[in-house]
Amino acid sequence: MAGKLKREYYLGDNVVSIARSLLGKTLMTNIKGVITGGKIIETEAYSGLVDKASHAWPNKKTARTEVMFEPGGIAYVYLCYGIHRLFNIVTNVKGKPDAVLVRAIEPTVGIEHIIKRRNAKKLTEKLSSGPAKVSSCLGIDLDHNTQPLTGRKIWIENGIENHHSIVETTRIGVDYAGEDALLPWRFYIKDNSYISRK
DNA sequence: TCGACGATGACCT
DNA sequence: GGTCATCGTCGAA
Repeated sequence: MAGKLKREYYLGDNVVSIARSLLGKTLMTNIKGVITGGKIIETEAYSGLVDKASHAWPNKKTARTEVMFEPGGIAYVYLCYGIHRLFNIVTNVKGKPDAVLVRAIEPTVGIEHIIKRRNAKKLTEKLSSGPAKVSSCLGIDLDHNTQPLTGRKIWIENGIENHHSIVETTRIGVDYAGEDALLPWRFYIKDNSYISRK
């Protein structure tokens, strides 16, 4: 049932399998008392040690990537194209900069607030089918960067164990990574309509 | 300091 | 299909 994922879950050393196992779980936020959440539909894994697509490659610590070197179980949120906030889950132990990008959710909790945040009239697939849209739906902002996922502002709950087929494919928007762009490190729930792209 | 650029999305044709 | 908004980050100077 709906238990909050514990710190140990995020400390695992295989970011690819964590990205896969996050599908179907529920990402939740509490923004000044407004609780919203959605089922995780699509994720991508990024591994700072071996993966050119990662901001932390090759094991590169800067002011921005520092958060990924912390022990898993905290949020990495960064500004993309000067406009969009992209939410990642830091994984692995201290000093191993891995993270999982959440690319799409299916809204399940506080849907009326999600619709309002997106300036929409009703719930459609388009509202949360992309990484920047996920942050917008759930009210995730840059001040969530470094926030623990074991706290009260943002967290992840075990989904009800429903069976779903998983599609594994290449990541989006990482052409700059050369052959690492070909790694099958993007995962999504098959036949779910909230997928960001086919 | 300064300049190039990005793990995107909204809107247009 | 194409354009472009908009600003923090990072490496060069």
